[in-house]
Amino acid sequence: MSEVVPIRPRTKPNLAPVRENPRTSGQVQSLSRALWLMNALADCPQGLSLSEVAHRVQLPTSTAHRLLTTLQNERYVRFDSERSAWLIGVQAFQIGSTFVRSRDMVAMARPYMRRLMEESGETVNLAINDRMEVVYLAQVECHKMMRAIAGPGGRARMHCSGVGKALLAYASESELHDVIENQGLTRETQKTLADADALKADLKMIRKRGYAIDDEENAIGLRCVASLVFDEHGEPLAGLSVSGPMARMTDARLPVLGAAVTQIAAEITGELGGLLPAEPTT
Amino acid sequence: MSEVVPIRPRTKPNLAPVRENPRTSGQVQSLSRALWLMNALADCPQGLSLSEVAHRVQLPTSTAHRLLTTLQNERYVRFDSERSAWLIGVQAFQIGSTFVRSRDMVAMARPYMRRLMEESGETVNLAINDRMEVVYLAQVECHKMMRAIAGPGGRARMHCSGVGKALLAYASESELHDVIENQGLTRETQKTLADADALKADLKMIRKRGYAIDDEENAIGLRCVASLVFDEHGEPLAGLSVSGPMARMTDARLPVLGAAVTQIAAEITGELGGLLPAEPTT
DNA sequence: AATGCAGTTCCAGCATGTGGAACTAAAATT
DNA sequence: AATTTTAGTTCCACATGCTGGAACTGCATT
Repeated sequence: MSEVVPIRPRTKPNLAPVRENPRTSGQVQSLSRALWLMNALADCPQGLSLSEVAHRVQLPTSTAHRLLTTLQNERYVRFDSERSAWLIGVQAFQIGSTFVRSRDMVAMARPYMRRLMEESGETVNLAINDRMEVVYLAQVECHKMMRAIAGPGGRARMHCSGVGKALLAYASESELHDVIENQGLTRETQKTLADADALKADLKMIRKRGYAIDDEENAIGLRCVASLVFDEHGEPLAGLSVSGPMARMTDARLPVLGAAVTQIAAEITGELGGLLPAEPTT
Repeated sequence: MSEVVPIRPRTKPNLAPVRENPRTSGQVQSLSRALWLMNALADCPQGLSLSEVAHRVQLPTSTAHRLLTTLQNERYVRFDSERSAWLIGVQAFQIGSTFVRSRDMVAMARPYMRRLMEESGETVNLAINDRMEVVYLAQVECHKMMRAIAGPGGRARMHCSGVGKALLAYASESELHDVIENQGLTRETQKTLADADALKADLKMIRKRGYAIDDEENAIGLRCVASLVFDEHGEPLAGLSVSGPMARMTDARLPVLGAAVTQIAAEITGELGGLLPAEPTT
């Protein structure tokens, strides 16, 4: 994505009078609260009762109720009267799916993803880097019974997913530092690269070979191969991955799949008017 | 999405001392306004400047700005500093994507099916495509004595049922081929389209008119009219049908029923956050 | 320099949202 | 059947938090 730096570079050059107002900087209380409610609901696809949500966001039920009905009016949340549970509504879905560029990218990428799925016979995912976390945008599932995880909207950590490591391999020094130091290299499985040096070595390897391999580092029995789609400045835009069970993702197949993902990712890059980055300097 | 013109549901600028709306039960102004803002942004995937959004929702820029920054805080919207445009943010996408997981098509469709049953007076069915076979998911029966077949869980062949043909009309070439060659066009009645060319011609007709007609092709004395519900990619998700005995399903009624099924199917599509496919090219 | 414009911040004033409490409905317990 | 408990909904006095005009900034145009 273009905004690697979360700070607004040019909009606020005028900080002459120091704004030492750290917290009350124009936040609309009721709105924030409503958003928390939605976040809470999103955590529970099966829905939550009024009191449950209210409790989760630490609001009196009366307030929560008022906010929920307002959200309901605009169909951002819905109420299942049979189970008397509050759920995310259509409108939220509609809004969310226009999540810009991504939408265009997803639309463009989908045919390629489908082709990759057919070639490999495995589930294909497209994901982006959001504040140093992996967010899955789209998925093309394979027909086989045993399939891989997380659908669109899901999140994963950078250091222990194929796409994540691929993205990380092209991240800046400071971003990598953030992941290692602030987020911490949590250990998901025994194979997770929880050691900074091991991770760095793997990233170097990824840059060299052009694709990342996740070998049960995120979940036992799951392997994944990932490569990147780049924007017009040669910056990583998204990661493309093929994932499947150990049984099918054999050692012998990995290079083949690696080449395939890299190939398709490059095609998507091309179609998007992107630019493959210069040869790795390291 | 629908409105190009920025209409606000109802506006009440600050200096309205008149409490002329008794039915304002618990609407949180700032929240509603924020949601309108999001709706406006969702209409423009390429983004809008502050003044543009503000104008669309008829709010002073200062207010719009305050709301937007609050939304930005929770990452429901984001600001592209290069183009200085406001866009839908990741969080909106994430939230929205849980809608897909939580939606229960059958539960959502049922009220619509009931309405369709009442309008038409005939039995209404909802069915999906499972490995190129029709599987009935739900049924709303009419009160009349003589009613149509198969309840939920039942199966039918693609080529000789209303829903099946509707689904087939939007299937891929290879899937159609599978049905014709591998499954074979069994003849259920004299009217069954057991000939590949006849079937293909009928499918073309279905795409053109928007709904399928099963005229005793599955069982003698039974007619059926079917249309489709689509998912967010414009892919067929399920088929909706109205079926009844020849005696009541007269030639004259078919177009009326056809329009009704299509209409209701479209409404279900909407409620599910689906997208009607582009105009048929064929 | 002067003017215009889009975006941002400030702040007084009061409309608006808040949340405790009262109320209702349903379920659990006696 | 009467009672208690729990969950959801409505009410409303109060002061908080929101509003929006105005002032300001930085940038573009004349």
